[in-house]
Amino acid sequence: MRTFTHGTLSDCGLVPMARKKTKTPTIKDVAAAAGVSTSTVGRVLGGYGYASPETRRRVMKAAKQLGYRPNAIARSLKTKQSRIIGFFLSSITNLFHARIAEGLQEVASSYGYNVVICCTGLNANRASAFGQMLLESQAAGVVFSVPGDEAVIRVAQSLLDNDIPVVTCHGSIRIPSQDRIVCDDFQGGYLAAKHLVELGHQRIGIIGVKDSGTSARRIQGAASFLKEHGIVPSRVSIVEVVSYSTESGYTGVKLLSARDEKPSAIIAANDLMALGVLECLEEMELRVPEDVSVIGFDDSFAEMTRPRLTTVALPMYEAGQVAAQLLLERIEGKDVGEERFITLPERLVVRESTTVYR
Amino acid sequence: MRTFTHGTLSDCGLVPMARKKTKTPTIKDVAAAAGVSTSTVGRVLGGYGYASPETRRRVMKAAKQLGYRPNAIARSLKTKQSRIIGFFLSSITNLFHARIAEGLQEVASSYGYNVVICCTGLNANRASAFGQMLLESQAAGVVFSVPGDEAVIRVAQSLLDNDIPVVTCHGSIRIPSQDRIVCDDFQGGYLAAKHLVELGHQRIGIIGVKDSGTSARRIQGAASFLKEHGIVPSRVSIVEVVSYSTESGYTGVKLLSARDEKPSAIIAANDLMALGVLECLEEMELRVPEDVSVIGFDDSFAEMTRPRLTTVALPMYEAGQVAAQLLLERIEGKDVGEERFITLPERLVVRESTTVYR
DNA sequence: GTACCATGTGTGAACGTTCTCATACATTAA
DNA sequence: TTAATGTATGAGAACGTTCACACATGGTAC
Repeated sequence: MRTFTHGTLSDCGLVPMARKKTKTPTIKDVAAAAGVSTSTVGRVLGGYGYASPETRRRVMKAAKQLGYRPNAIARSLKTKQSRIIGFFLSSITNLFHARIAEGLQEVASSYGYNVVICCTGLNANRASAFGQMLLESQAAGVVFSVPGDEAVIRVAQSLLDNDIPVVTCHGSIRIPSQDRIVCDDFQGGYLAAKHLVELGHQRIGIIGVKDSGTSARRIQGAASFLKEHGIVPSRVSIVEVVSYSTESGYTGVKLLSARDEKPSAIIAANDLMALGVLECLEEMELRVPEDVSVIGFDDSFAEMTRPRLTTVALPMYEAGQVAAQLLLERIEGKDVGEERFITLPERLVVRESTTVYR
Repeated sequence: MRTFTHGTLSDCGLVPMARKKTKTPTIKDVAAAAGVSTSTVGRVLGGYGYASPETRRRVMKAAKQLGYRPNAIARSLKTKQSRIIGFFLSSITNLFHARIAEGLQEVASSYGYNVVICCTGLNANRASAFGQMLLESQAAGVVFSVPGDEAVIRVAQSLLDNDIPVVTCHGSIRIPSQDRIVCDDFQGGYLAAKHLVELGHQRIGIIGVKDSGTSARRIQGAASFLKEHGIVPSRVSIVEVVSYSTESGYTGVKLLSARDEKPSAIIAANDLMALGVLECLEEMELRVPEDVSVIGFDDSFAEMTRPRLTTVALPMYEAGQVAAQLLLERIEGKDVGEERFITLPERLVVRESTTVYR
């Protein structure tokens, strides 16, 4: 009687029925269906060791028929390595990091690896929590694209202690003896200066950022070109401001115009600052590019300004790809020798904010 | 003799030594160190079941001393669920998606889950490859923030078939009977119109995008406010363009100025179009905001335009957080009933491109 | 005294894979 | 003939966890 009642309830749909139609098939099910052992299935599907063509065919067929999907977790448990790559960044809404992430992800997933984003923000605790997580989930490798504060270095070290390879990509972080990818700031500065000189500019203003290695290298690159090409040093004004911000760009122009030589062209340390430069020049009733040419760095939103900014574009997408490549070589245990240091070329993008000197 | 020789070689460092200082400790090691069984350790560390204070103390101490870290992979194998959340998006360099990703990640990681980015681009194959991967790695749940093409729907369905909960967040995608999060486009349009009317504008131009649900709802919202507040319908011009682009914004203004009533304020369907509007107005020698007020949508780069754009900001970060919340409730098996449909409020951000009508 | 509960602990079977080792047969070389 | 080699397959142990179950012990209720 009771049994009957239950049956009725269930039939009425009042009692939830088991939803899973059929348990996910495992390698065992495939083996049974193909009439072979699990190790044979493993050999066929894993593509290693011997298997007769006939067996191979039977296994393939059985796997297909059952809709077999290998369980990555079980594999990871055995191989002691998941196919997860961690990506440390401060914020993914930062276009730079997003571009790196995209390049990284593209290459990683073409190799069957997943990218886990670890947005640390400004919180040091968060970095170590992510480190913990990556350690626990047996991450295959990690890419760092963050400022190199102490907490992060500690995280990287603990990953390395657990034989998880680590690569840094852009950002001020420096992890001893690990692969590192950067953009060629010096060359970028060089390109900017070259562009302006080729347009006939001789009085050049450069707005750098204090205590920034990147900014310093860009200035060096620009200065180097100017020196090589006989631009009178006294006509080159270099000022330094405190941050990579629109306000700093604005301030930079003010500082430059206090100098004796008024520049006919200005190199700002990044696009955000270039925006401030445009604003200040407009206030001073100087037209861009007719009166003053302006050039930025980054190519972050240079398409959005009016006039559109000529800028030096950073190969962030490529940087992400290369980071993935280097990391994967380490992960797959290729003998690639010592730490590698890759410098990627920057690229000048000419838009509307620069023109020939008249 | 032979033994001796080997010993010598090894001692000389000619034979590579085992690099890992000490094998990562497992629950067994902790059990041995604490003098209890593995299940007791499990109970203490897992925080379930009985354990005497004394035992608890001993286990904790042993775990700490050994630097024990649970193996997430092994746990996942047993529980049949990893702590991975997949996030489908077309491109992470899109600020919207990046904001969603950040919100999602923040909540997910506070619950101990990892977010894997799945950038599908425009490639349908890629979507199914990601689906495959998530299935294989026993993902806990998935968030979709992509156009809802057929391939993606198929992926979502296969995830659902495997009892992996799915949530959609923004984007045109619609998965039957699954939780969905959207922004309140209608209210956004309403807010934009309200702002302009409160500034005294009576002749209002609206540039919408053909075949866009979002645009249609924004227009409805604006129209609704205008109607409610007695704005003469004939003074409201609505034009439709083909895409959300700068060029379309430009075209939109041309279309509007062909109408009888020249608007004193323009609502563009997004910031990119608003940029085109600014450009066209400048060409027509109309000043913004003195002659014409302009308002955009998205708050994507509204800070970068000159004048800075007044815009309706979309709560993408919050959307990501809510997506995580809903998804986690499903993952953790909370009884939250049927599909849920969350509409998040938009917010007006007043900057420089709107002013009182004179 | 028996029955029952609450508390505390250990045993050992899974989870689904990989991969070493053992086994078997066929072929070839000496 | 024997031995070695190549091909083909299977048995089963491990990976590190969780958790059902069994087994204690001591207390309380009848």
